[in-house]
Amino acid sequence: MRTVDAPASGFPPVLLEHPATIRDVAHAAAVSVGTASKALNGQGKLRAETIERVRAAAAHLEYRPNDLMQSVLRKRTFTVGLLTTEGGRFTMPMLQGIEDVLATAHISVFLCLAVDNPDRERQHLDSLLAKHVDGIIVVGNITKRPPVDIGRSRTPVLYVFTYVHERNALSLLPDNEGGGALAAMHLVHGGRRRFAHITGPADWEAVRLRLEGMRASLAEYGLDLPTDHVLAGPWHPAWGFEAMHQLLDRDSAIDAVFCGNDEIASGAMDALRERGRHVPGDVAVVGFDNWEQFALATRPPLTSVDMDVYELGRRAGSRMLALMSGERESGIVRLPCRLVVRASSAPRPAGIGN
Amino acid sequence: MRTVDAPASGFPPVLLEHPATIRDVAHAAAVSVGTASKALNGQGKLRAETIERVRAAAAHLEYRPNDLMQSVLRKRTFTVGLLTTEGGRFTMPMLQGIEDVLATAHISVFLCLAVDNPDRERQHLDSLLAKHVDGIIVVGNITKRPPVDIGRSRTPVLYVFTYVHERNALSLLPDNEGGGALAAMHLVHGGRRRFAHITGPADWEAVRLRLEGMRASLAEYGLDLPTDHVLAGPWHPAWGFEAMHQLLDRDSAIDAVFCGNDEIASGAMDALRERGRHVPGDVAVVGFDNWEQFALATRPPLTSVDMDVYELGRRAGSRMLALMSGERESGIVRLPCRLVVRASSAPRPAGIGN
DNA sequence: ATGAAAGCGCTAACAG
DNA sequence: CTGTTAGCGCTTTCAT
Repeated sequence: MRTVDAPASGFPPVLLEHPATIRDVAHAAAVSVGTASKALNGQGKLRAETIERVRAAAAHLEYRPNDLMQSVLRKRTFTVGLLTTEGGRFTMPMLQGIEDVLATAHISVFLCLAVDNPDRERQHLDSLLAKHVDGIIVVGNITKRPPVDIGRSRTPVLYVFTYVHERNALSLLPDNEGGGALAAMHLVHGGRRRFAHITGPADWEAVRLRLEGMRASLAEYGLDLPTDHVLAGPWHPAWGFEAMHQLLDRDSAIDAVFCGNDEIASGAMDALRERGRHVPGDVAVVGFDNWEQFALATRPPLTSVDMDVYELGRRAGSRMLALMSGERESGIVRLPCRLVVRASSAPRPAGIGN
Repeated sequence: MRTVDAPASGFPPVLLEHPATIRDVAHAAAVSVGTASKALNGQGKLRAETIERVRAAAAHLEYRPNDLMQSVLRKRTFTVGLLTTEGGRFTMPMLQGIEDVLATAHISVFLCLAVDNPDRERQHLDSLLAKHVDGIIVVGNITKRPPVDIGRSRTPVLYVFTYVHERNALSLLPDNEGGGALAAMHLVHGGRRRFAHITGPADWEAVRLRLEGMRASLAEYGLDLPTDHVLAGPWHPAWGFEAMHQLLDRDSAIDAVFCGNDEIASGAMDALRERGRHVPGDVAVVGFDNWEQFALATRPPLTSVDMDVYELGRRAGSRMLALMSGERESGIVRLPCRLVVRASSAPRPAGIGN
């Protein structure tokens, strides 16, 4: 038993200028290209000895079948385009989830970045179609203008973190409303009664949904979220800081703050400290995004809602595989968030408070 | 003058099941495929009327030349593989820089993520070679094992954020040593004299280089960095916090701290506050990475060394284009860091201090 | 069991 | 000016 690519394989030590083709292999093995093809793909009936010879030749020449040709023949490229208008913190874990699933299925991914650049988006789209990708995943942000349309191409499209108004389009999104509800429920269970919400720009859909979820959840417990306890502003610690001060001016008895993201929560906690309010003794704080670098850097560590972006990416990958194999789903799918509980929202000690 | 794809174009409203091929176009325009090809590519001499007719047919059928075939013919795919073992915060801006340059040159990018997964790395590499990419960019981290080798393929490879020990390999890296020097120089110019350095794991090359740069720079001013003023630990705020306390215990007169990254700096500043040391009045702090969310969240905002990762990405893209067009550079290229000055390192008031 | 030949979509060389 | 032909690398009948 010898290694196929050992010097003893009997082939001349030819190093081709260009990558070996199946013809080179066939020639080296002294068979026809048709036979070589069969030997390499295990098709048809060949003598074991022949197969071995071809395989050896291929190994010796470092032959790699040209995917491009195989794609042309099979009318499938086993590639998908990943078109994103986002370059933020969620993009990377998202990509990892998608890529993970697709790579496992031996699907390659074209990375198409088009942050704030519609022309580039159009260009990428054209390129993807010209490359005959088997599918396109559009990762976006709802507040921005809808992604350019794909025309009447048959290529399946999956929208993630965004959606288009069009029947038979399939979108994958985090369940922001559920996330808001999760936070509220947790705070209520922790014995909190006077709520406030500091969040991001009012025109973000996520902002609206998280608030709605919070409200709905509180309502179920017969609790109210006064309008003047909801403050919208930029996604920034400074805003959380300022807003928290405003809230305490309005109502010093607030005992629970749900923040639209972790940066805001971080700023809010700074303000609480400045005002001598203890977290979580006096006020419980819950953030959103579970951005670990932030959530773990606050003192105490921040309880936060996690959209599980990596998992969202994995689901996106799976759905894409389904679409590629002909399945035709549509609609908006929302994936649940989960709550990561840390010290900032520890239950108020029993018997204290109103 | 009419729009080519208007109903008046005179072509039957046939919607093909499969993407139109050049044959469909030729047929619709009643010419041979050869003629159609010429008309579409502006080759040879054709009657203007013929060209127009073919163009119209192509537009009507939404014809898109199949890049795969063009690639086969031209022996160039106009694609590059982007193989990365990193999924951290630097990856995204890096990708954006690379993609930006390559997309402008109409080169498509295969995204290959292989974080902590050598098997996946191998798989991706095989796939890239099978897809006949025109080049491969390997983005990595020096502390980890070297990327798997590319074999004796002719495909040019560019290493970014990592390098291999092999002549005629080309690597692009940030100038960590220069960055350390930059920080030290700035602190000296701000009137500081007693230095400390809190940094990351000692086995990181970046850690070693930043320290060396700092030392060398201080030496130029006749200043010393005592060994017990250098503390290595994890890249984490908690470490910065702990280390800063240790340092103050050893030497309460320290007036400048250079931190290996911004997270450590953030923790260090917390400790300084706890110890009643004012920043920058008593102690100046400089971080590394210029991670805005962190650097702007500290109070006062943090001065930090910026590796300009996006620009590094752009350079990588350009170098790759050069490699693809046959240029054969090699060696290790270091790109300069720049200092982003904020309040945490404001010069010590004149006349105060030793 | 193997080889010859056709065809995938496209370009380029060569005839007319 | 336009059509025909060959060929890129590979798979797949169809002969032999």
